[in-house]
Amino acid sequence: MTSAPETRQRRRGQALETAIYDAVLAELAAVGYGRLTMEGVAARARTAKSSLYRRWNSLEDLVIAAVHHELPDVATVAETGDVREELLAALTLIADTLTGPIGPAVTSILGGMNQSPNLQAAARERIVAPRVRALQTVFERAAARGEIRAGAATPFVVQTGPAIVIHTCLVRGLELSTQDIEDIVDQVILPAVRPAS
Amino acid sequence: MTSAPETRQRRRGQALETAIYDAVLAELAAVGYGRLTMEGVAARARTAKSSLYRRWNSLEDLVIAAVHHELPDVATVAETGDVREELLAALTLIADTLTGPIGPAVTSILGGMNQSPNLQAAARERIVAPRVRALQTVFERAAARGEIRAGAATPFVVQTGPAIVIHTCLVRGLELSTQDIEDIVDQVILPAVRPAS
Amino acid sequence: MTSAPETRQRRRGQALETAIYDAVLAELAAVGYGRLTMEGVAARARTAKSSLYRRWNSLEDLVIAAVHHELPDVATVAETGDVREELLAALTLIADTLTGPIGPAVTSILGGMNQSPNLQAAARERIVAPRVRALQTVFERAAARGEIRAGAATPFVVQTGPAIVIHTCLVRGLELSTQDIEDIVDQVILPAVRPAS
Amino acid sequence: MTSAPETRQRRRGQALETAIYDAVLAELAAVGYGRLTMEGVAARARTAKSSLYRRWNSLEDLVIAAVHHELPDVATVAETGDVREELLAALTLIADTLTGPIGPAVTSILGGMNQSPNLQAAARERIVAPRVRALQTVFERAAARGEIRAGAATPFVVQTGPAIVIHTCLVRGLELSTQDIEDIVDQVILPAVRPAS
DNA sequence: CCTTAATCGAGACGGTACGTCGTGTCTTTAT
DNA sequence: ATAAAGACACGACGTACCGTCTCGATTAAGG
Repeated sequence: MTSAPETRQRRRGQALETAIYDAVLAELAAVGYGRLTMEGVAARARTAKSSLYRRWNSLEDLVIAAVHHELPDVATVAETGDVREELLAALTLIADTLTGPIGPAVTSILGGMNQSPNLQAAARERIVAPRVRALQTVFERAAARGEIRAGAATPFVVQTGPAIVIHTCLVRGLELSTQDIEDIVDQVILPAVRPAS
Repeated sequence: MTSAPETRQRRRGQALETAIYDAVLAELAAVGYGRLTMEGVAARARTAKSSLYRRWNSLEDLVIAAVHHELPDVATVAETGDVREELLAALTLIADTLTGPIGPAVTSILGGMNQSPNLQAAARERIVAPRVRALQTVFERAAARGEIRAGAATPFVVQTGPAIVIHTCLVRGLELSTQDIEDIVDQVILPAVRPAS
Repeated sequence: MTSAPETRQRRRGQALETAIYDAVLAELAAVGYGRLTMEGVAARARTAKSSLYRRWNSLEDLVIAAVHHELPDVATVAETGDVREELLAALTLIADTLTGPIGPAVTSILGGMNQSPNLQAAARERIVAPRVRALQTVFERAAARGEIRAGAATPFVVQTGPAIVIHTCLVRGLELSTQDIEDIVDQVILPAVRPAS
Repeated sequence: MTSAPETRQRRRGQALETAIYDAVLAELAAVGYGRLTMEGVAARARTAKSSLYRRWNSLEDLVIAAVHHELPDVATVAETGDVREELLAALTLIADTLTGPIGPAVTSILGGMNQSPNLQAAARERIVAPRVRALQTVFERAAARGEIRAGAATPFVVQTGPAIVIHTCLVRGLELSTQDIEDIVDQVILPAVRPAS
């Protein structure tokens, strides 16, 4: 007699971890960050809560890890010699992170940042910083090429792009089109760094 | 000596509501938004949970109402004839909202906005919009006076100030000094609207 | 255009009381004693809770009053000269009280008797006692006629009929047919009082 | 002196269950069935409500289980060869259940039986039936010995004893003395089954 | 190859908070 | 004066998750 193959292979280590990350993103898509629970993730991953707590101290840690696992490892912008082109590329990189498949997860994390210093630090370092660094690089290369005023790329100027993109998505709740990104670059960023004529 | 006032007057309507708002802010200061609970608010306000749920559908609604109750009713900027001065005033208005006594509550709300459309709509309308309108007015008056280029105050330009302020507080976790606000105005906003010389 | 006559005549005194009694019985039939609430009665009677509490101290009091209001005022058994006939009549009187339209209310009260001395006393005096007295009278008249042994109608013998009827309905959860009542009389009660042959 | 045992051993399974049963009876004795609550039981047992609901669906179920746990496992009457003696023993068994230490709990259950079919079925099967069976056995053995008329022990005759005992305790609110039980046997039950002389 | 140690899955446990319902009291408005 | 309406403070309900824990069952690795 052939009984049903009830005994699914028991996963461990890396395989289990990946399955959990998938479960986190699926659960995020299904119920949203607001209703995300350890219990739900464990159930969807068909694992035990203890296997989650053994690896991560909190739901936040788990979500950060899952998002980081899914994000493109490196976020760089190729040098084209045209500052406007490169700025568009860098901002698109940031916008895509917020509107792509794991966008909801990312915005959830950004929104939750003020609630816990740990989350804030982790998210800043592992999600925000790499992308801002790409932008920073764009400015530095443009300054080196003499395309923008030396010293124009102050911290606030560098943060302006990310700030507007995030603000538009998070606070205003709008989608960002290609045209929007061009507007941001043309109306706000470039005027701030354009060399005196 | 008078006997102990065992029979505290039962509060109703406006008086009760104010007491609840106070309790919300006290609780926020005590445990933070992350650990804020209806139960805790009710206990601190010495009222019943049902009296909370009768008025507000959720903790979020309650917090919004409490914050709105505490915020200055109108947020306007006096016309001085100098666009830079007025911009500084408008941005300071926004920054003060985030760093003042109920700053943590406000940032909590902003952070939670992406989690619920209701919260987003309410917060946008009751907290963000009035302050952005003040800024909008500054631009319009400056345009009328010819201080800035006509048509320069596009939506993205108007949102730039708020975006940077919020981004700095929320995502970067920094305080904003007076100097910082001046930098934002001088380095980012004014260049975007300054009339061609 | 005249608006709908929203303002139903406001009831007072006797009229209101009767309406409340009706509501109690309707509610009992609808949700059972276990889920009977002051709130529900008030809503069904379209009156205010205070109008209930002004008249009765508790739900139990209200139910007792409602049941008593609905029960036949006097419960007597006509003398026929035949003790068996009269016993059948007296037991049928009791059984009908438990199985008639307000049967559920009565059994609820009997079941709840042990929970409050007040309820017990009230129910005993206003519901049980009159019916047992009718039975008692039957025995006394039969003894006077010599149909049963003098002194045979001890307290336990008198209570036997009511006890079995109530026990059958309440504990065993069975309906009582005419045949059942005959069996009780023939198999248990009459043997206990029959004169020695 | 050993340090305070802050970390009370976490109880599980059987040990926890027994502690809960104790808490139920203690709570019953303290506040009565009418004011018995899951919350109170959990607090007294120093456990969580979820541990109660995991095992029992309702307060009623819990009380039944607690009572059943406390009751003598088997309720049998030894054969003595004398039907009167055995009847007294069987009825005493029933009376003791109602007047013993957990008497209030038992009467509460009997009183609540009509309120829920589940409770009724459970109580009938787990509390009433075993004791009535003991009585049934007494009749059967007496019939086999020829002490009583064959066929005299009809269902109603068997139920007469329990009915009177329960009725006396529950409805009339009286205690039952040894003499009372003798009276019930001598005045009601024996006359119904005594062989024609 | 077989033991041994790790770790997985399952779920019980003591908690906290949830959002709802009913209580009995009290106040207000309108007959 | 009292009916109707409903707010209020309170307590309990039954549920959902939390983070901890115990307990076999499974699996990889070492002797």
